[in-house]
Amino acid sequence: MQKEIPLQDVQQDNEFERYESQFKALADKKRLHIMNILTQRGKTCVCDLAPLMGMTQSKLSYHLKILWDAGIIHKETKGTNSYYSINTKEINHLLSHELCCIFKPSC
Amino acid sequence: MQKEIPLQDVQQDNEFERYESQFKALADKKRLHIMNILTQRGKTCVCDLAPLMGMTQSKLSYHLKILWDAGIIHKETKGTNSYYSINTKEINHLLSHELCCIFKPSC
DNA sequence: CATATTAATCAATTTTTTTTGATTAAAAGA
DNA sequence: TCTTTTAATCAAAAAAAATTGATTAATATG
Repeated sequence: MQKEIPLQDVQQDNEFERYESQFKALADKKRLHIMNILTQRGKTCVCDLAPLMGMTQSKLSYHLKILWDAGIIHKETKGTNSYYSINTKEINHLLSHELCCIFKPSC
Repeated sequence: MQKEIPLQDVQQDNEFERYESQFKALADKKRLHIMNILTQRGKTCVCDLAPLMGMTQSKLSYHLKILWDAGIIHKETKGTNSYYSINTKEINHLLSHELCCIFKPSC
């Protein structure tokens, strides 16, 4: 027989899982640096980001995917280029106003 | 000869390192759960936390150390007991108001 | 159509983090 | 003093995340 798990606990578990993936995305110096560059430059092409970060394309794609999967950056593809930018709504929901100048545009 | 690194970059690097360790501390479902319990119960003894978390003492100590090293919880020892609580100041500095009900006391 | 450009993905390796069970240290109580 | 309680630490093993270089897929360009 299946053990009863209260609905509230399941919901909280899902909530924690989402925050876990978002904090995990931010829990890396390189990714914080990417966020900082996107904040300052706005929508930026991978091809421009790679030399700015001093990273190989493969490594950069890996880290961008983690940020994107967590929903804290946007992605837009035009031709063969991909452009990434901060998801301000999600960042506002997550981070304090004090962190705005590092991770949010327009402040 | 030593390569010149602009002071501003070094400062930003240190800042990123601090945020990295704080986000890393929050980037785990079990630790988010600990934070949530501390938020609801206030100052709590390890001996009470272990059964609430369903965790062995050793494992719990490991996770508490990560939160404490990141400066987001306080620690107080009385006799053989250790009590932990949320560092509200740091959490306020880090997280949005929306996250208050999960990770900040008194809301 | 053939070639070049851009970025995502893959598999193998390396590095980091987490878990586990045992040991240690400090304080409290008999 | 001897024993018990509590929590931190340690070393070994397991699990997860990051790095690397190569391959693939899609689009653009000559």
